[in-house]
Amino acid sequence: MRRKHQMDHDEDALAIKLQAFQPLGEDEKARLEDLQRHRMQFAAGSEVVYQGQTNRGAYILRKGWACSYKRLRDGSRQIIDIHLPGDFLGVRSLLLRTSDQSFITLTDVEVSKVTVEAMWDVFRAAPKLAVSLLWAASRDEAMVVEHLVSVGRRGALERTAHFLLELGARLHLIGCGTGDNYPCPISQAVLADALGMTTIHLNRVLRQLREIKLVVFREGTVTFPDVHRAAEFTGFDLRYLDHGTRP
Amino acid sequence: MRRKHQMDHDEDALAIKLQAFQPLGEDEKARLEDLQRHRMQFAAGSEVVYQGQTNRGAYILRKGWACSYKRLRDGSRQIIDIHLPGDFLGVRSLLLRTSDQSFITLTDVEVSKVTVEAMWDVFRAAPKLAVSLLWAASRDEAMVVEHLVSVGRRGALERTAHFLLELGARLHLIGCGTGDNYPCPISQAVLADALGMTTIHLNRVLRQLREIKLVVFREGTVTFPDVHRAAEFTGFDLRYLDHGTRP
DNA sequence: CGAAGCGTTGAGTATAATCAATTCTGGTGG
DNA sequence: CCACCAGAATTGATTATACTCAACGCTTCG
Repeated sequence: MRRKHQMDHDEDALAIKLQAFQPLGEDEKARLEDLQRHRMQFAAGSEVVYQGQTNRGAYILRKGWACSYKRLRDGSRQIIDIHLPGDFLGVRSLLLRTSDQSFITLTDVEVSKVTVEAMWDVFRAAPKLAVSLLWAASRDEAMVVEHLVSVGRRGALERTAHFLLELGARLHLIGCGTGDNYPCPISQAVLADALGMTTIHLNRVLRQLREIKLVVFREGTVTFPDVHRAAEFTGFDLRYLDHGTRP
Repeated sequence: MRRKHQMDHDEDALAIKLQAFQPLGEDEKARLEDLQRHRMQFAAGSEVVYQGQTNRGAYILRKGWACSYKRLRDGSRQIIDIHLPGDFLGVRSLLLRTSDQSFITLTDVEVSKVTVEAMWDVFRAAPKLAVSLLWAASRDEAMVVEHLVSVGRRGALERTAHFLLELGARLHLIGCGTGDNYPCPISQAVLADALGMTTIHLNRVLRQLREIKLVVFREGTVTFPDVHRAAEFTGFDLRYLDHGTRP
């Protein structure tokens, strides 16, 4: 028997993630592999989908980091979510007429392009896999909701630490980083846009978090000197991430 | 030929909403009616689903208003969305193990309880209707995203007016209120929790909006003296609501 | 070397929260 | 009819939080 979090299909983060919901049979794994047949590469800083684009089509992020955001008239932007390997990009634009948000890569990435038709095929021929994909979509939505709660009701310190804890938990699920340390290749400007604050303010918040030894964000690495204290401090619950296999 | 926004199945808001996406045949309408067979009533202020509940099962809101929210440790809460007739409540809890949010009614309401099984039946037997439901779910998600953008990056005045414009547009779609005037049976406390501010601050913001004649929120009614100016002021786009029938 | 991007710091300002009251409103019961 | 109450809306004064503007240090890269 293979150990958990070890690779089944050569580091397929999506397969690992989906199996946190329910195990997949060989047939489903093959189908999942097939769904990701059409590979593409993008350099860091590429626009993958832009707000208002009418092309239908989604991507599965296989390697690297990306983010989704919306721009406002005054030029500012709000980052909706940071996307990690195994995440879908732009599923919603499969059904809405235009994409309601933009996607940009944060590192060099590898993605698979997925068409609407391929998705319907999965729904018809592999309903169990389809349910897993819907589960993943529900989980993503729950993350956006938690993000909204953070921005609306948590103070800057709490909010920042909470966000970094969530990232850590998500990475852990797909087998990257330990619980209390992970590589985080994003600039303070990106993090600030995700958290709804100024870069300058975020910088001060990060310094404070470092001073009180809750979180250290430095040189592309996030470290929690004491994860439990950090979780306690921010009220991090993680039930909304719905980890662990269903009974 | 029936006029748009007129009732087909005795004021079924969901049917009206779904037809903004694609027309439904008699068969699908009957199925939709059947899905809503199990009616229930709740008084204003009832908890319909609570955060952490493990019961699976969703509701379709038929009449009245409700809202979804999450509570934080310090007792404050963030309202995720206001729900209007034709909205689903708690679909996500069909797939996640526990509900990640709570639902409370804002007025007396009528709902229909929907089981997972009934949903799967629709997917199997009426895929076209299922697509419409997925569209509605995508649209709801797009609204949460826009909400996040508002709370993260818009100032209080802009944010408040934008939110009220969105509510107006949503109500208009299901045939309630004109574009520039609608009944809005919620307290300032609720609105403040939705917008991520204090009741006191919201009160001042509402006064300002009234003074500059952008929005009047008073005695349970919202009025826009000049909708276009309000839309211009807030940068209200409404493309994310994806109204209008698909080509 | 200069330019660009990122991170950092300081000083002053704006925005929103907190604390403390007061008014207005629609019920309720005498 | 009125006195009373609870909830909602409103106002003022003060404090905290986050933003703006301005500048500087440190790399990296051409």
